[in-house]
Amino acid sequence: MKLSTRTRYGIRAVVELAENFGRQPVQLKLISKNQDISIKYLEQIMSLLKSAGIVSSTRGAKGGYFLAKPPNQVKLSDCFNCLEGPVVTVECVENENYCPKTGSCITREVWTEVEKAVIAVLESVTLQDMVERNNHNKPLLYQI
Amino acid sequence: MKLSTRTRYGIRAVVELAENFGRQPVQLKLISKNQDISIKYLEQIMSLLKSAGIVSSTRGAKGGYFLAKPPNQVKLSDCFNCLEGPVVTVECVENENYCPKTGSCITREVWTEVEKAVIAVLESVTLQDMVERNNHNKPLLYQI
DNA sequence: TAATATACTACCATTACGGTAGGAATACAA
DNA sequence: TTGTATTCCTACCGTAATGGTAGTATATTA
Repeated sequence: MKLSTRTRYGIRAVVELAENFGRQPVQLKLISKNQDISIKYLEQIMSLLKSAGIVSSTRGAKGGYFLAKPPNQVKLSDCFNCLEGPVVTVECVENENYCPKTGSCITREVWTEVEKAVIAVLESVTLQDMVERNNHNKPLLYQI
Repeated sequence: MKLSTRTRYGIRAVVELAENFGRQPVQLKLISKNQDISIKYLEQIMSLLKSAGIVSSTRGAKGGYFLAKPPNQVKLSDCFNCLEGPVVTVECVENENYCPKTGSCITREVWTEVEKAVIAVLESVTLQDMVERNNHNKPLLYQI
């Protein structure tokens, strides 16, 4: 159950964009330096986030990346889904027809609860929460 | 964030052992048939569970596997840790020295919360809960 | 001793991960 | 209009993990 580096790197990058929201686009060169991630790998990651409509970019000189929406409108779950894929512990949770026993399967119910728990955390945090937490050491606004 | 088949198969097998707790050992041939899992793969999985002290076995004719402890003393988290490994979203959650920024890292805090949420669910369910739920359609005893 | 099971070891095909590399397209500045 | 900075797109690649299969050794019981 480890997160991929893609997800971790991507979220660190997006948080950096959130910190710079409203200003000039941030160049990958800078994020790469600050977060110690290869530019080429970052390119791929940002490309995913762009396709998902989470970030936008401008090319050319003085170009770069920026959040497509205000940080308080971007949930962590959005980024997670884009980078890690859906929070799916087992196939049958989403796809009821995956297994004939679905209706009466206890293990399926447990995995469903696990999924819900994860999603609840990810949905409760926005990029703005993360930035504020970073700056002011404020507690996060969710409870398990 | 998908569960491995190893974990899913293993837990299904262990639940079947829980259903037969106190009786004769259950042979892999039977579990294999009931759960539709290859015997050879089951062997490997059961070997892991045995090393972890969750199941025991006797060889030879009339041999088989059985739970090493009563079903109400085996938490789902025990099985999960054995099969899937520790619930670790990111390295730095367990290992504080993994990254110099650990102390002030917000993303780390979020992953920590996700981990806690998953562990809370897994720790709240025992094999006996699962068996009872199976038999009597009783609701599980935890809340998120 | 014969039959039945687990135990152990080796092997293998496929996929995902974590990148690297090269060049094309675009936008801005001079 | 020309150069330069930057994203964008595509291809490739080594390594490790996943999800098995197969064969044989060893222990137990009848």
